[in-house]
Amino acid sequence: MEDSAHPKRSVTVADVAKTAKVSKATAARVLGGYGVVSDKIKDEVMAAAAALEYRPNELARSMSTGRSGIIGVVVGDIENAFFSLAVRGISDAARLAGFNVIIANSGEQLEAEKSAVDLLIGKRVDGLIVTPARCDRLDHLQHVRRAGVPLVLFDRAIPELDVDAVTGDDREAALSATRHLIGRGHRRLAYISAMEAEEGGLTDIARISNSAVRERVEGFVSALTEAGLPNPLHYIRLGATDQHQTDAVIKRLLSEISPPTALLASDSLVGLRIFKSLQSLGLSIPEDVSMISFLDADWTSVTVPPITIIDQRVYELGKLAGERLVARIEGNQLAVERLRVATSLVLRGSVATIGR
Amino acid sequence: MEDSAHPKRSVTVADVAKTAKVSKATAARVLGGYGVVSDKIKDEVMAAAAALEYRPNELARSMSTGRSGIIGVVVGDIENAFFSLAVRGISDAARLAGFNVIIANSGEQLEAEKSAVDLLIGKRVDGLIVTPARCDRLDHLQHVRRAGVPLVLFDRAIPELDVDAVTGDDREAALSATRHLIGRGHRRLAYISAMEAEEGGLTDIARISNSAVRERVEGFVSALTEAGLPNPLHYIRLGATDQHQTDAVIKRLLSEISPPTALLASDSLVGLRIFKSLQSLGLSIPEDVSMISFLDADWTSVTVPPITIIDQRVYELGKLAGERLVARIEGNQLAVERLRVATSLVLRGSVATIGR
DNA sequence: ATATGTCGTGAGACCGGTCTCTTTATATGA
DNA sequence: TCATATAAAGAGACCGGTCTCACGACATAT
Repeated sequence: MEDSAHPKRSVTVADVAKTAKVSKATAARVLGGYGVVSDKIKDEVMAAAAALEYRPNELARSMSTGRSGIIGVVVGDIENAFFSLAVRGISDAARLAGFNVIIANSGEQLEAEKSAVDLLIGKRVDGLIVTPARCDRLDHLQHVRRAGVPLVLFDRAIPELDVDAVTGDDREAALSATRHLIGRGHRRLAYISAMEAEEGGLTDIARISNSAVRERVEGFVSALTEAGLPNPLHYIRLGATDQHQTDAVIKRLLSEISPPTALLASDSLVGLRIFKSLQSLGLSIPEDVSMISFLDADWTSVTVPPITIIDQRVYELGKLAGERLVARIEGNQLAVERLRVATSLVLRGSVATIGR
Repeated sequence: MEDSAHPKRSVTVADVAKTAKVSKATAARVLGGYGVVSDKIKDEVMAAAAALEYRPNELARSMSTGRSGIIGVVVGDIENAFFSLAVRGISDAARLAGFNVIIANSGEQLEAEKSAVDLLIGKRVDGLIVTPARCDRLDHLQHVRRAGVPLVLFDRAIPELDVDAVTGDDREAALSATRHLIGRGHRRLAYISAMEAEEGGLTDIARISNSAVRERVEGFVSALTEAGLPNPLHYIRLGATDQHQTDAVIKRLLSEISPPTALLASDSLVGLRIFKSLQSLGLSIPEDVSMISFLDADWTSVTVPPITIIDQRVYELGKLAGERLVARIEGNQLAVERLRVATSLVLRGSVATIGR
């Protein structure tokens, strides 16, 4: 009957102390596991705590210690396999070090990211891992630093910000994937991303505000340039934000006078959309078009043909970010670094060799 | 230079009050947005706060208000698409109501679940959404109720626990999927789950500790029974926990004297493993074996053939759970309910019609 | 002119822990 | 035997907010 879940004042150290007939300080020592207490008293306090079903109020604990035991993570979208895998890696690293993880979604929107960061700072997280939506806006992140909260950037770097970053080796990854395509005889290659498009096509690579995408594009362009192929920017397309947009992008691309023979997808979501687009256009891979996607997503290994992908080792990426942040929180004096996790090209069946 | 991120006492209301030359109480009123303050003073305080870059300490706020603005979620594994989609739904509902979400992984282990729950209670979350690993162990969940923290079960129900649950209509889903298979002429059907196997095969359905799986199995068995098929439990296999185990399960299953002609996968991870198993055995779907999987996972729509699936509307499921919990937190007097979200069978190409 | 009410502000208790400092009891050494 | 060191327990400040209550000033009612 007395089960009704109303206000319900919770059991505090003071309550335990009273039942155990000791001072609040002593009970706190036992329950908090610090200081010195005789075994006899310790037992009595523990018994009282068990009887009352005492649970420490971590909030109060954090208040006085100044440490919350929480790591804040701001990601683009947990629904995206890239992030959910990364979060798993981060959580594992965090848990191992005794931290918990609180996750916030930015939806890749700067404003949402800002408020998420503010909120987490307000919750007094011990450290923050952020996937910055844009690498050219850093005031809110600078504020994190000024607040004295350790910060690690994830997946994207901001050189102007003097802070650790854990990313894949995106430039190298795109470079080697593109070289692979060129090596197979492809001469007209397209790069497709879900980034929001600026009107009038891509004119300046340096203006891409997401460093991961920028570096991938740089790698892509480098490979084309070193192979002496003309107009490297011509087939770079942004705006593949959903299936409909992607269908449009692909259709436009393939109806050019000399259409690309191979597509490089900036992430697995874009890759999946491209795959579906091609499928719905009745085109077969790799006979009609070759493709390579970033991320070893579930779907890439069960299609016909299975998709050649760039394995980003996302779990390791997340774990590394988590470990790095923990080290910072624990005050290890480390030089600010950009940690790059090597990627690898996994050859499967989605790239054709073009005859000579 | 003064950027070094050391202890760094943060700016408090008292600091702002001093700069604005008002009392702490007044500054708090302005910054906390409560009580009455004249516009003049309000402006002065805001100016001081801006100058000092004041950020409220949510911890302290939670301490005195008793509300943390956080919803705790304990899931089996965020890496699993089912959960990451659900978490997205929960977060969206939570954010809409001004709550944040803190996620903990249980890895479907009871002990990990217990400590996650304890920890979140300790952090004084305003409410809890839990995917119970086992439906026959409820002491820790009962403790949640006794602590006065609103609780909503997700994906699985525990009738003995007087608490809301949001689940799919698993029985009905399995029933209709199985009926579909039977209608297509299948007579020997297997059900495959990743649940840990008890030795000696499945003897008693009621002993399945995960209610979602149990209800699915019940639906499966009901369909077989109503069709007058013998030995409904014969082809139910547990233990498809990883690719290797699944390969073994499938191989054993298909080397029976009269092997099943159709497989029902308990979730999309199992489904994917089954698909890969069949692929590696050189069997084709649906000619050699038919299959249906739970969850509209990415991979199911791009295989050849695409997989017939049971759409669980996971996002809605999560959203509903989030909304329900918020309603409870806000004190709405609601009858304890089990909310079932209807599923639907999405026919694609993985089920063959068996000749008569 | 006095009583009553409202508004804006200040003082300080409180939330539930941690932690420093002080006091008391017991052991050790000269 | 008395001084001193040491262990164990208690008292109370503190963290940074919220919030109740008291107080003074001014407006309105009587």
